[in-house]
Amino acid sequence: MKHYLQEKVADALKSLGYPSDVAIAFEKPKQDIHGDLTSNVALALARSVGKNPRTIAQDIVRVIDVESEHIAKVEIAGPGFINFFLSKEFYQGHLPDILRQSESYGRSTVGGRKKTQVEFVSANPTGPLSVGHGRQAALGDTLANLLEWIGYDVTREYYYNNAGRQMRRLAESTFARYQQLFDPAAPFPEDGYQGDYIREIAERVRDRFKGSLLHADREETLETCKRFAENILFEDIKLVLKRLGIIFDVFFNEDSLYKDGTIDEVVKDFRAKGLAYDRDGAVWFRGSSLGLDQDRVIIKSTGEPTYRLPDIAYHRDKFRRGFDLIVDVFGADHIATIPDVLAGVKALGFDAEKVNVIIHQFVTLMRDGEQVKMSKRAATFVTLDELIDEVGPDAVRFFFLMRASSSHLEFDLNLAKEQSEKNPVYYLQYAHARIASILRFAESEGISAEAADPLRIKDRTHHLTGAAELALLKLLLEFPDIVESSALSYEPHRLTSYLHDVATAFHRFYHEHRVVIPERDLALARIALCRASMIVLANGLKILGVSAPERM
RNA sequence: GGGCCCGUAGCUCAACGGGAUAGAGCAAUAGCCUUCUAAGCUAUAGGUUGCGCGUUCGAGUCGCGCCGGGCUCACCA
Repeated sequence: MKHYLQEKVADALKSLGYPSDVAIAFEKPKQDIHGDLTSNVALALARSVGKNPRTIAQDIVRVIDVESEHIAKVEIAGPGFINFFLSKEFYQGHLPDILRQSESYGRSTVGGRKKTQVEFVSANPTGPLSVGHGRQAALGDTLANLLEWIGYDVTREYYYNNAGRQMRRLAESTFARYQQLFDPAAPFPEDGYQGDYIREIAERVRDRFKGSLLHADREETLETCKRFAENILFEDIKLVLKRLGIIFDVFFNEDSLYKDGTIDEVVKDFRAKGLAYDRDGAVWFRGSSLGLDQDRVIIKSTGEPTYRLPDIAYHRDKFRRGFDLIVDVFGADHIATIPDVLAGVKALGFDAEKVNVIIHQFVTLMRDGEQVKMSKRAATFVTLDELIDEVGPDAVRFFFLMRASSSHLEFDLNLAKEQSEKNPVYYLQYAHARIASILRFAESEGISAEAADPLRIKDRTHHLTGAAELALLKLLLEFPDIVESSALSYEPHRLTSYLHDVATAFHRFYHEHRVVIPERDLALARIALCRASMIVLANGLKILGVSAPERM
C-alpha cells in the first residue's frame, strides 16, 4: 500500500511540475484521527518550492489519482500533512492473505539471498557463559532470524580462541585444583580462575586420570588439563545455548588464522602499505595514518600477537568467504576494538560499510528491588545457565529482547518468574493460548475447518466491521512491515513491542465480541480473524525464539 | 582527560531517515467473571523529555556547552 501511494504521489508531483526528487515518506500516524497513512511531502517541499505547505498539499490532493475502493478519504491536516484513510474493504480483503501464507506470513524476499554472517557470543572457553552473554545470544540469534525472514542467507558464527594466556590460566587453575584434591595445601595461582566450576572440572580430571598427572611432565600435563577443561566448557556452552534454542552454523577457531597463513599475510600487507612498522621490539599498526587516535601494537615483543591482529585477519577471512553483509554483535566492553578492525579491513581493500557492529549495553539483575552484585574476580557472578534455571528460557529470551540494545537492561528476576499478567512474556503467550482455546471450542462446535480455508473466508470478511475487529485486523496487516523494519534497523525490540500491541488488540476484540455464535458467517469471519491473530503471534514469537503454548 | 552509550510519568522502558495532543507496562485509585481461558478488559490519575543556548514551518530526536550515571582508552581478550 505504501509503495502504491508513493507512486501515486510521485505521479501527482510530476503533473504539478513540482520537484520529484524528494523522498516521499509515509508513516503511520500516532492517532487514528490522522488516518492510516500520512505523508509530509508537502512540508518537505515547502522550502524549495517557496509555497505554503498547505497549498502544496491541496494541489497534490486535487490531482492525485487513487482508486476509491482502497482509499476511503484523503485529508489535509495540521501544517500540511496529507492523511490517507484506507477503506475497511481494503483491510478485510487482505485477511485471507494471512491465512493463506500462514507460517510464512511476514516473510519476504527483500534480502535477495544476500550472503550474511552474524557473529555473536564468541566467548572463549575459559568459563561458563554469563548473563551478559545471554543478552548477546538472544540478540544475535534473533537478528539472524529476522534477517532470514526477510530473505537473507544467514550464517550464525561463533568465534573463539583456545590458545594464549587465558587458556594457560585455565590449565594452571584446573591443574592446581586437581592437585588440591590430593593435597589440600597445594598452591593455587594468584591470577587463577576462582569459580567453583574449575573444582568440578578438576574432579572430572581426577576421575579420568586418577593420580597419574601428579608427577608427569608439567607442560604435557597442563596441555592435557587445558584440552580437558576446554572440552567440558565448550560442551556446557553449547548446551546452554541450546536451551535458548540457539544453534551455530560455524565455530571459528582463531587458531586456523595462524595455520592457514592469514595472520602473516595481513602483517605482510600492512608492511607493504606502510601500515606496520617495528618499534621497541614490537610490531605496530599505524592507525594514526588512517584517522585513528594512535598507533597500536599488533605483535608484542614476545612474538605473540595482540587481539587486534587476529580480529582484523578474521574479518578479512569473512570478506574472503564472500559475505555481503557482516553483522558483529559485541558487548559494550569490546567497543575499543572496533575502530582498529574497521580501519584494518578498509586498508586491506575491503568495503568496511558491509560490516555492521551492534553494541549492546550491560545487564543488571534485580532481585527483590535490589541489584544482584556480580564480580568475575570473586566468582560471584550469576551464570546464564542459572538464570535459565530460575526464570525459564522464554523469559530469558524475551526480557533480553525487550529493550533497545543501546540501553542498559535491568532484568527483574521477580517479574520474570511471576506467572501473572504483570509478566509481559505471559501476556503474549496467554493471548496465543487463548486463541488456541477458542479454536478448540469452535472445532467442537464443528465450524473451524471451514474458517481455515482462505477461499471460503473471502466472501465473509465484510462482516468484520466492529472497531475492535478492524483495529486488530489493521495491526495484523502491519506484521510484514514490522519484521522488515526490525531486521533492517537491527532492533528486535520493535517486534516485541509490536507483538504486545497485537496481544492487547486481540484481548480487546475478545472482550467486545463473542466468536462462536449462531450467525454462521460472522462466526466464520471472526474465527478467521482469530486464526490470523494466532499466526502473527506464533510467527512473531518464533522469530524471538519464544515458545507459543496452545494451553496455559 | 579523550571516545562510545544512557538521562523521558514514582519504577522499568517506547517513540521507525526531525512531524500533529510524548506513549506502554508495573505501582496507585475505581469498576467488570452464571456466557469461547479474569495469566484478561475498562476508566481515572501521573510529564517544563537532566539544564541552557542554537538550527527551522516544526526538536525527546540534530549542533554546541554544562550536570549526572555506565563502558572503554595495554606489548589483557
